[in-house]
Amino acid sequence: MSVPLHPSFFARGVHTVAPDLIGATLLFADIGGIIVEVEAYHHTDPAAHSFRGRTERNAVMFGPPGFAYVYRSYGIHWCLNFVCEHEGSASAVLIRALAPSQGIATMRRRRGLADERLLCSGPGRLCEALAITGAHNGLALDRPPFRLLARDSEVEIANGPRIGITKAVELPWRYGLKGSRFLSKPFGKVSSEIVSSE
DNA sequence: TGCCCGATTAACT
DNA sequence: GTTAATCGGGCAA
Repeated sequence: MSVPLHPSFFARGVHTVAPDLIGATLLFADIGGIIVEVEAYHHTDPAAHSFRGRTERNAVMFGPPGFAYVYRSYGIHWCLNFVCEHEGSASAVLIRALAPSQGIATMRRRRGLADERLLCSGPGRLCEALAITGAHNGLALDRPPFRLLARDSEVEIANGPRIGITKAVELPWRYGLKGSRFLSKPFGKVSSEIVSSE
């Protein structure tokens, strides 16, 4: 148990990495939980920040895999991504929800919330709970304060359309732990399903 | 320089 | 279901 994700985990296609992250554990300074929802973004995808080329904000996406890309959303929230594939591919996986497991009391305090279900159920919410900000943009995922542990059991994965985008809305590139109550939104009946093992 | 709008959330009606 | 909050990025001029 508790096998760290090797950096090469991220040196693969974003649509392989995204479902493989479901069930893995994400900790930031020893606080976090099990990843239950992610979305894949590739630079050939009009909804991706990297679609129109490299800028100051998205520069980390154009770098090597295994690093954190953190950006500000709606001028208010922070969102965490894991950079995938190889140099220049500019693809990343957005981390959208966790099932809290470590440091729940601290996360409740940061979020000002009692309901465990809402602590990390959304990209902005989980960054607030884990205290991840733009200051952490570009940090390596295999070194503290990040800690990523591989899942140790078989999981059922659902997928469907991504949330909150206006371009390429039909692409089913949101992946999640089937039936989890910590999803930011449930998966519709139309979504497909994959069984993935360790 | 100005303007539009977003990979969101919480508080409303 | 609807909408305000809030501000930097990206593009047009």
